[in-house]
Amino acid sequence: MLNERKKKILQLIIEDYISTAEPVGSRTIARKYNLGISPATIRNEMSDLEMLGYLEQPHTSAGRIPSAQAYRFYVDSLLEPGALTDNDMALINSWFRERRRSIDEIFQSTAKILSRMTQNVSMVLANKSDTAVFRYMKFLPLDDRHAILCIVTDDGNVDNCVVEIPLGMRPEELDYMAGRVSRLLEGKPLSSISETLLSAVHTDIVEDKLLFTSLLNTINKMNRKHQQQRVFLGGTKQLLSQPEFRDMDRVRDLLGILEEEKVVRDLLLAGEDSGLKITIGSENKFTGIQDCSMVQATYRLNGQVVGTMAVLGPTRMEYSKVISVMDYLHKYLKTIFQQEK
Amino acid sequence: MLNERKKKILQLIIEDYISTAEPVGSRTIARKYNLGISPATIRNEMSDLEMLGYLEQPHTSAGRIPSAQAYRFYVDSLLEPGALTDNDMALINSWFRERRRSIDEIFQSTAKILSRMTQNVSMVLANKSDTAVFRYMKFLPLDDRHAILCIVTDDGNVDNCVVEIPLGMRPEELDYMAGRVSRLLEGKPLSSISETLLSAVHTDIVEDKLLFTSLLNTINKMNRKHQQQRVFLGGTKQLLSQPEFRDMDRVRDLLGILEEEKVVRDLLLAGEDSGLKITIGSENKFTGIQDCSMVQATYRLNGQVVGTMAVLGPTRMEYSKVISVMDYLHKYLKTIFQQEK
DNA sequence: GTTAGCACTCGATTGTTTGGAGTGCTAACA
DNA sequence: TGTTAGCACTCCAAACAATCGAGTGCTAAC
Repeated sequence: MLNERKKKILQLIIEDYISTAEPVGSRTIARKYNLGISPATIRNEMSDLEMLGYLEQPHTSAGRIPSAQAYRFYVDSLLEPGALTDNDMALINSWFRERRRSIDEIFQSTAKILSRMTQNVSMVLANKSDTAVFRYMKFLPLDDRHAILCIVTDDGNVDNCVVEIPLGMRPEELDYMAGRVSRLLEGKPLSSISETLLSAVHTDIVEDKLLFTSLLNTINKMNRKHQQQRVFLGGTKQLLSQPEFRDMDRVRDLLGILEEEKVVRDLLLAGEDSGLKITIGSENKFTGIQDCSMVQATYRLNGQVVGTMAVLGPTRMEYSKVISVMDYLHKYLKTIFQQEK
Repeated sequence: MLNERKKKILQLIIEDYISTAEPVGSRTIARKYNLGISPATIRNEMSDLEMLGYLEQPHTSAGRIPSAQAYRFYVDSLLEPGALTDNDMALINSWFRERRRSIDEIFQSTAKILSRMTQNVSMVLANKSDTAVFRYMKFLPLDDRHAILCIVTDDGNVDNCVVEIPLGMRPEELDYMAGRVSRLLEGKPLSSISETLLSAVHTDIVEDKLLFTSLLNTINKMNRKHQQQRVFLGGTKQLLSQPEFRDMDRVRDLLGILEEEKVVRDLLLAGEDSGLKITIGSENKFTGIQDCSMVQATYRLNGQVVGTMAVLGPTRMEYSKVISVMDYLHKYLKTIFQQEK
């Protein structure tokens, strides 16, 4: 175990490196922070810390930089949960107020704020729950040959689809049919309304092939919409301001990965179970981001996973700031979602 | 006016520079392309072309690069409309087939293909027409205190909103109210249903304040949706492969601009009138992209602007390729949209 | 255990040299 | 008169060398 002084020195080195991105030397530590010990002593301690795997030297005569192990230790043991400054909070509040119409926009804003505050790429996965239950369906007349098929779910959502009315069918017949189908499907979760169940509807009630296909389509559409998981990215250009991404090729690789929505989704889903998850360097199993760190927070509402947000950046990341921003956003989202429900 | 030989030399220089991104010298031209004249002669011609403003020298002992004026002349007079290779066409076809569900996905694919084929940033603006006309509204019951307000437009679109039913109001009353409002608003374009017109509805028919606000909201929502112009970006990371964007700061600036959807929209709208528009360097009035070129094509269906697509890149751009790709995509979209209608 | 002192290392910076690609000019040629 | 070979000249880029300084490790003294 590290003694207190070693811990202190390690912490200072990490924090100095996080803010300057330059290898830290013993003199720097001695000069900047008043520890009451000489550079030589610090050098000895640093040498020990290097032996123990916490520090690395880019080359013989450079300062030292924290290893992945050091960051791990830092976030586990040294990190002090710092509060956001009032300024930051005000900034977040104003950004959120900027536009807040639909759910999607809220998520998009979240991603934007997260990236702006942390100077890193942010990812937000919006997990729509799939608990919608079929309530009833109805036809809204359009013209002689067309009507709008509306399907209403429990949670007050409606989806619709224009259908062609079979020749010779009267509005009352349509209404009657809608009523019968509704009675049959009412209370069933959308996700459970499979083709097999519908086939009963088909043979019994909706004889017209085209009409039936429309019904099926609309249900499927709603289903998809309900369990859709949308990914929102923020501040990919922030990458360019990080010195570790001076190298264009690296940036391009990473942007390529981020451009694949599926990959990002998988990445986020992988860490969805725990509340706050910090992955440092090669702890992450996804190829291409193994020299990055990721801080991910999953938020729930009544036990259900509503979404997850993450910040992806160099291992040299302001973990403390990232965590407090996420924490604040988390609370913010919570109130918003509770209002919505 | 330039004589044939000057034109030929200018063309070769431009095309060589486009493909190599290196200043072109007289020797290169003489060696690569068999013009039957010596480097010295070419030098003389180049000197003339520089006098005339078509060429520039980065420094005394370098080759020459085309000026904006040269590119302008090139696209106006020298450009030969080259057809796409079979390979390219096959590639486009396969990418389009990849996924093609919704309109949005088609636009997104278009942006993606455009950027991949041209190695530049692409922008696609999907212009939804705003000709929807109010048809009728209806309430779908939900529970004792809530109903879904549906508004149906001519083109078969429905939008909805959950409303709270005023205490003590019976379903028949709701239906009656819906009928009266419908009769009042029927046939009016959504865009023309302003607050003033609605206020008549308010005082005359819908007495409940909350109900009225919901009605207003839904109409506004539909309105927005109808005249929504969505912007799709493609291949922003392509920027990084262009040598003129070696400089991180420049990339960041440009990405910053592209991230602002509003700016991109304005940019695209500005060039929407003409069929094919090529803007070179400072011809573009938008700050921040004045050292870039943009090729923009607007596509119409029955006279109506459906959308516009553009490629943004360095002035050293493969104009010929860009144009032929756009042309092909244009035809592709045309068939797709004609099917849809 | 701590620290001052010192030799040593090595990247970054700066200066210098060299090579080559390219030009412009001139004189000769068809 | 237009074309071309020849040549001196320019200037960037790459290669190389010298220097600087931040940092280390080690030793000896406190």
